[in-house]
Amino acid sequence: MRIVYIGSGEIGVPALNALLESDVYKVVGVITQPDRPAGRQLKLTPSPIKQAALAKHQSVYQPENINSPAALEQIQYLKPDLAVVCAYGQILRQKLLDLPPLGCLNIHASLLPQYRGSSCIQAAIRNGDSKTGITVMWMNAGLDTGDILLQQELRIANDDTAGVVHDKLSLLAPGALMDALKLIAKGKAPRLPQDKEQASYAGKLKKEDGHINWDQEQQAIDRHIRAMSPWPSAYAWLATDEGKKMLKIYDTIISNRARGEPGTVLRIDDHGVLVAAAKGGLLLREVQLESRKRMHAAEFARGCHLKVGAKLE
RNA sequence: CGCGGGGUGGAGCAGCCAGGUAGCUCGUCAGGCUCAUAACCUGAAGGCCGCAGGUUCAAAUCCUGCCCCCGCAA
Repeated sequence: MRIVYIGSGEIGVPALNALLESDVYKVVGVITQPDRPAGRQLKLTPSPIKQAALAKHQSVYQPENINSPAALEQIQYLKPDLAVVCAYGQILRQKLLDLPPLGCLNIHASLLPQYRGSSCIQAAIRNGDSKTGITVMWMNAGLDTGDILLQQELRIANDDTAGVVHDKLSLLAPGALMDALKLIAKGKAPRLPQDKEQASYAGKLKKEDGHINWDQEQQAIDRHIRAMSPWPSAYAWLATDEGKKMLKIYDTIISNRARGEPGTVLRIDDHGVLVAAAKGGLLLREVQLESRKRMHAAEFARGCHLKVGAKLE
């Protein structure tokens, strides 16, 4: 079976590697987003998928617009039987979807129809779900609306961050994909329509989405912090002599006994910095002030002479 | 040339603008207090102030170059 892999995000790397190492399936092409300026000097940076492909001497195509006639022609030339899409970053139009005879599969990091869209992992954690998973679906022109081929579940632990779940799902994906491909080869692949009533959407996250609203219960803030880690990362504003600075918060422990004005520092000791929430509070463990290193909250408090009563907002 | 912050005893920071005995909060070690302690008191050790040049009688501090770290932005 000739397969063209279309993706950019790191989450698809293990799945791509599995395809590249397979004897049964032949990867005839890898399509990924063009190198983008990133990093401190805005250097052009290849996507994780491009790096993985090149490491295995697989050639890569990076069309600016995958639906352009030129790109379509390029893909047609590869004569794929099937396309596998995962975290690519562009919408595939019908013309392209119709190109491979067997169709286009999408690997999505949620149990559809819950959390269509790009921040599906974060949404599951923010909502306190006890499980999420990988969905392999038949693509259609909508955004993650295609018929479901198969799903594999993953338990979410109480202290899992989005980063941790991302990595686990990424490792779950190759197995799910291989199972799906086997079913297709046997002609036994199901097409289960998604229940529209149950559908929800988790849009692209922005930096501001990381801002912490202290006016929530401690559990909600904790989930928010874990959902935003490692990106865009949860943060609060802290007043300093040089103005307001961004304080990123990476790790906390829930405190049920804490009581005080939401956002107020209640206690500082070796364990960390205790901050009040609308109900209960959170013991900050690992934080990072802008321009500073990530460090233990107690060390941070020492260095900037943080006082009890200080406000985070 | 995308914008900006930073590298000071083991940790986190101040000092730099207006050059001239190395400071703060902790940690470590020793002693004291105590039934006892992670608490309190006293004392001690520990730093070529990122690296290399330059200016100067004198550089953590001013100038130049380099290395490393971080935030924004993507």
